[in-house]
Amino acid sequence: MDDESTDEALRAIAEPRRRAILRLVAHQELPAGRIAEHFDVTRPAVSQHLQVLKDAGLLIERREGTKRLYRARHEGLAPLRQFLDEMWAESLDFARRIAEGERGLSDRQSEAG
Amino acid sequence: MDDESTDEALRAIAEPRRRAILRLVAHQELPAGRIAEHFDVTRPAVSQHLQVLKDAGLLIERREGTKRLYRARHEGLAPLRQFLDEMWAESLDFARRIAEGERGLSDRQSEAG
DNA sequence: CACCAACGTTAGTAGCCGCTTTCGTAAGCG
DNA sequence: CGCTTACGAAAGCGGCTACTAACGTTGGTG
Repeated sequence: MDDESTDEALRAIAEPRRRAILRLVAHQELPAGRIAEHFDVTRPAVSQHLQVLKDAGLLIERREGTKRLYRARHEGLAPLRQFLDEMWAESLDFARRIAEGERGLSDRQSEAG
Repeated sequence: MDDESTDEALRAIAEPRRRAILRLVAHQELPAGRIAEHFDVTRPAVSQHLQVLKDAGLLIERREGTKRLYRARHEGLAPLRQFLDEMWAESLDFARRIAEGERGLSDRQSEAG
């Protein structure tokens, strides 16, 4: 449940600016320059954010001439919802295993490290 | 939808170690030292993580003698789920406003900054 | 070809963050 | 009172990260 893709997506949306970008292109395709106009940082900064979001699978890039259109990829957010859901379900089972065989932890202390 | 508490909780669970801690105390009350045993970092490091999680409203601390018991506060995760849900719903309305009156953006460019 | 527009990319920098070490504090025990 | 246990707090350090400035690249236009 805590695979690398979830971690990448989580770190991506942990940044306020990236969340704002994500909302901008949530249901509307926009070019990079247009996105950058909404913020008071330089365009390269926005480009880097777009790259991070793209690597996290939260964005889709489409090239049209010299322009590059960006659009949110909603499936990319699904793992995060799944993570939150499993936070309830699986952890219950994990807690039960601790309660039943807690002495087992002394044998392998660094299982979560 | 993007208030400070959501941002705080989001940054808290963006850290892998904090997620592991959160799962450990998801349904089981544990003392700080017991939590630290599961990781290969020092106890103060874990204490700092516990502080961050507590400030984010994701943890509850209960003192019992010299020990401090920690337990997950599930309501703290609710804003995150709400954030993800609104990522779909509200952004649709926002996109519609852009599509209908996009020229309005030139009047107030930095509305999202 | 030259020229410009729209981007991404690459140093380089300031600030944040997770960690360790050291010290301080509160509770229980004799 | 001293001693130990179980912690948090403060200071300092190394690595990451978001940013700017300069450069490179691709595509369109004449």
